[in-house]
This record gives sequence, C-alpha cells and structure tokens, in this order.
Amino acid sequence: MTARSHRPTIKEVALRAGVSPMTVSRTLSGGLNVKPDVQERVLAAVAELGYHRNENARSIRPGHSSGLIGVAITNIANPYYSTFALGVEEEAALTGRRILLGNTSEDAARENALVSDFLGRRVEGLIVVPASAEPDHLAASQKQGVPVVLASRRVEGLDADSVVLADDEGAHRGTIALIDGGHTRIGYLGNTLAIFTGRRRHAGFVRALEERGLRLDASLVAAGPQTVEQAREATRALLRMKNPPTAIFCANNRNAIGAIKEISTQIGAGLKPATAYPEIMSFDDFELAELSPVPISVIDHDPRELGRTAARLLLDRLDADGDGGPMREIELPVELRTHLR
Amino acid sequence: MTARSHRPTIKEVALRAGVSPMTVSRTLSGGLNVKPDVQERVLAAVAELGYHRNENARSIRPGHSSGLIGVAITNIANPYYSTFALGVEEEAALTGRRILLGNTSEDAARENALVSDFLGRRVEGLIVVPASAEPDHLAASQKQGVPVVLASRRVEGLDADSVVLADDEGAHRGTIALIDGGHTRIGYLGNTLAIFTGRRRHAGFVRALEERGLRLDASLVAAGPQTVEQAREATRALLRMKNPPTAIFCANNRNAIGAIKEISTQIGAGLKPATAYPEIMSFDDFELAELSPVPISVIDHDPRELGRTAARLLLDRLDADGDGGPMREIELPVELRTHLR
DNA sequence: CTGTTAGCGCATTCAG
DNA sequence: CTGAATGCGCTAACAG
Repeated sequence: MTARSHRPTIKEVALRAGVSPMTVSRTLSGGLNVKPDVQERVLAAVAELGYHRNENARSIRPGHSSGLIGVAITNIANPYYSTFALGVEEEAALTGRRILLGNTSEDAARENALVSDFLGRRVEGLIVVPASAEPDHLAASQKQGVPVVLASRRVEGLDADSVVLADDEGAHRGTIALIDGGHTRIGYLGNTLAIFTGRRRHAGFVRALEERGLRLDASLVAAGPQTVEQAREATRALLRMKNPPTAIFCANNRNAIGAIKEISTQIGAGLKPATAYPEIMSFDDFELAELSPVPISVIDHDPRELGRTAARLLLDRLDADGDGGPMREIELPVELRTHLR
Repeated sequence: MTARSHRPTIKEVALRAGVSPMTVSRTLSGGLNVKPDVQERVLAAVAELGYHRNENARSIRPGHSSGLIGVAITNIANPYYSTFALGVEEEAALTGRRILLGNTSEDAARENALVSDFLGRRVEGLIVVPASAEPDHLAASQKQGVPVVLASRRVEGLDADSVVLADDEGAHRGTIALIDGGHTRIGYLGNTLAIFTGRRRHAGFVRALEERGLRLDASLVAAGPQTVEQAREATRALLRMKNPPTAIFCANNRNAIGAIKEISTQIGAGLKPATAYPEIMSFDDFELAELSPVPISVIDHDPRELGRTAARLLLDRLDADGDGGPMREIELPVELRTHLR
C-alpha cells in the first residue's frame, strides 16, 4: 500500500459535489444561503473524501487567527507542571483552541527559541512558566500583539498578566507552624534565589524566622537543589551536621521528595531511630506524601487551577476587543495541611 | 498602551531593507545568491521589526509541511504519560518540529474530535495513546497520508506503527515471582479488559497462574479500577475477604498507589500488624514506591523512551521518501525489580 | 441562493 | 545576484 499523501482541497470537494468552492466554504461555515439539498451534496462529498478544512490556509486570511496557544513549560515531566498543562489544555479546548507545548528544561536559550518558533506559527497568545529572567523576547511578543501570561513565576521588568501562588505567605505560614511546633533549628531546601518562586519562598521562610526571633543559620540553608538527587545530597549534608536541624522546610516537591528518600534510606540503615530525624514541611503536596517516615506537613495548592486561570487570563485578553485593560496579577491561595503523617 | 496587533510581513521587511520580498525570502532561507551586505541590511530590518516568517503561510505552499505533530494522550496529568510526552517533545524538537498536545480523558468521542482538528491543522503525523478501540478515524488519517503511531496500546484492525510495552511478559514474570515467593492467593487490580494494556497484563497474570498450576479465583480479580480512589475501594474489598490474598498484582501505577494507600491507612489504624497485609507487585514504577509499608516489587520501564521511540517511528516515516516500508511493531522491554522494599 | 474575483504571506520558476 | 509573476487553500466582497 502506497501512502498516497493526498489531502483533498475545497476545490475537489466542490468538483465532486458539482458546485463552486464558495458553496462548499459557505456550507462548512454554517450553511447560510445554501439550499438544504445542495448542503447535503456538499457534506456527502466532504465525508467521502475525508475533507478537512485547512486551518493554516484559513488563518493567513485577514481577521482570522490560528486558534493556537503556545505553552512553554520548564519541565513537563514534573507532575506539578503536567497538571498545570492539563488545566491550560482543558480551558483552551473550551474555546476550540489547541496548545502547542514546548519544554524549556529551565533553559533560557531554549525558551527564546521556543517563543520565536511559536510566534512564527502565529500563536494567538503565550502561556509561559519563565525559565529566563530576561524579559525581552516576551516583551517582543507583546509588542506584536501576542499577549503573554506568566504562570507560577513573574519576570521582573515585564508588564504581563500573571498568575502565581502565594509563595511568601505559604512559606511563612509553614515555617511559623514549624517554629510554633517547637523547632528552632530548621533546615531549608529549595531552588536558587535566581528563580522567582525560590526567592519568594525563601523570603517567607526568613520572614517567619525573624518574626519569631530566630536567627538565620546559613549553614542550614541550601538554595540550589533542583532534582531529587541533588536534594538527597543536600539532605545528607544537613543530617551529617554535628547539630542537625529538627525540621526541614522544602520549597518544592523535588526537594521534599529528595529529603524523604534520604531520611527513609538512613532510617532503613538503622543507625538512629526514626524519631531522631527532622520533620518535613513541603511547599507542594505530592502523591504518597503521607507515607513519609517522619511527620510531614504540606503547603498545598492546585496546579490544575493555576493552568485554568492562566488560560482564562489569556482568553479574556484575546476576546477583548480593545487593549483588554490593565494587566492582571493574580495570586492563588495555598492551604497549609499539617501532619498528613 | 494599545495592543497594536501588527505582525510584520515579508513585504514590510523588504520595504525597510530597500529590496524585494524575494531577497528577504532568500536571505531567510540561507542567503544563497544574496550579496553579504544586502543580507545584513535584510537581517537588520528583520531584527528591527521583530519579523517572524509566517509558518502557516509557508506550509500551504506545495512541498512544504507544517512541522506539527499531533499528540493525543489519555491523561496528561498522569506522570507516566507526561513523561511520555516529554520524550515525544524532545525527539520532535530535534527535527525542529513542535507538538500539538491534546488530552482525551480516555474518551473516544474526544479522541475523534481531536484527530479531526489535528488533521485540519495539517499535522504531519499523529502519535496516539488510543482511548478508542475504533480504528476508523485513525485509518482515515493514514489514508490522507498522515501517518499514525500508536503508543502504549494498539488498536485492533489498524495497520499502524506502534510501540508498546512487553505487557504480557512483564505481568507473567511479575506473577511468577510472586508465586515462586510462596504466594498462592494473589489478587489482581487493573484496567478493564477492554483496554489493550489491561487485556495483555491480565493475560500474562493468568498465564503465570496456569503455568504454576494455580486456579484463577475470580473473586480476587478486579479488572476495572482506573483511579487511585477506585483502586482503594477494590483493595478494601480484597482485604475484607474471609480469606484475603497474600499478594496483589497491580497492573498499573494508579492501582498500585491506591492499594498502597489503603493498606497504609489500615496499618495506621492498628488492627493488624503490617506483616498481615499482602505484598505488592506493580506494573509501573513510581516515585516513592520504596516507602510502601509492605514489600513491593515493580515491573519497571521507561515512559520517556516510549515517547522517544514513538516519535522516531513517526519521523522515520515522515522522512522516508516512498511509503516508508512495512509497519513496525515495537515492544519495549520491561525490567522486574524485586523488593524495592 | 450561487459563482467570480481578488488577495492573505510566502517561495518556486523564470527573466533579467 | 535580483526581481516579477504566479499559485498554494481559503473566503470576504461583489456580482448575478
């Protein structure tokens, strides 16, 4: 069987139905001013040929848009972001739009290339979890009339719609809960401060310490681990200290999972009882958190809703006739859930 | 600030650079037969205007294609499938192609609509984790010269490239390991047999029982649970039996996680010691599996590689001049990893 | 109710 | 080395 690469065009449908291309076009756009029986003939031809209207050809015509939304995410494989993507996809699908998904791997250059590519494909808008602190490529998109919505992280110097979490408040509340639970030596594992959420969550952590009159011990702070493995190493270092922390604040799920894995391994080795290990506070809930071998609390939130909200911000702007009004900065609430275990 | 929705065209670049559109086009396509200084002028104009070649306009011209791959997945939020999507994205990006991602929610109608939409957008090919047992819409795609690659599941009656796991063999080996570990009453939690993987994994399970001379006890088999919550309920039912299983074979991560959660909860309630609960065999590894409160083994595999392989199958066919040869059916190996815990 | 003309942005073909 | 003409698939705008 040879793969006949033939996608029928409107002309072929017209020929087969014995009408002009315009009649086909009209029929496919709702059938206004086309006799019912002619419509039937057209639709029959469409079905027989398996015709699909070429949206790309359609979109180059004035007034028409591509129905595409460019989504750039730092790491699709992270359940947090994939759930976010699901939220975006669902909301976009409600308006018949599709998403063009790209993974940036937390790499600014890749984000640049991706945005550029998306613009070439004439996306109507961009939803970005920025890997780059550099606003130029996104500003360029806006200048072309392609709105940008930032999700999870903001970019300094870019006036764009955004939806982020209550990072500072969440980290603050979580840390206060630890302190009020009796902890005075609290470790910190999180992203580098170069990243928006890393900075804000760290700030909330520090603010809580100050508020309770605890001094910040730099040797307890690891602002850097990105992967579970790196988090394990950082945890190992904390546990090796002569005076280890009695609790660890983990600024995201990668770090919390790394900490738990390391603690679990060490408990399994049997050197010290489980109670000798630090308790965990995790910014991000995650599956099986309740199996932690040490007490764990989470600062929970809803990535799917984050995605939906980002999409709605964008769609609102796309549907707005004029400039769509001032930028909107949304902060989604988080929920402290103590001692899942 | 008004959102000037102006995307510059090749004409405007030409005007600004003082050349014809063709010279711009040539410059952007590699610059063959364009004087270096002219190229510079063109590129300067491109940069100043923030011009991006309109790929949609480009793709309607004969010979050119969209550079788009349609990916339809049953559930993006499932870490297994999001990692799969990452693999597809990476491999597609290597050839400059992008993915159009759609979620089917295990819904055949949605899959139909999605495929139809993808064809309208002139995707070069389709990568599908089929939610539907019905081959017609996918066959239609092939007939138009848009190749289809099935991933994880095959569709009966559809002659398409596919990459799936060694479901039967994996389930068989896992079950044999349980039996040889002394278990004679083994529970089963998995997808409905209407789903390809559900059917195959169940078959491997049954085959192992037969091989070892154990009879299949229907009351121990739950072929249906799709979500963690449903899996918990099914587990609860198994544990309530007068003669409960001493091991449970879980045909996917949703079911394994549900089982573990339920067992963990019951152990926490303190009615029976942990050793009184069934051990787990999970088809699919998952994060924190090693924290299971009961011994657990997994049939591991690599969803990212599954994605990469699916993409490569598709790209091979796209790059092939002729019909690309016979369909290829790949079965990726799985690895039994016993007693992570 | 239906068909013709024209043009969206781009690049192949053919003249210079 | 550069430009003009032409047509990709589609649909407003304008006849009829």
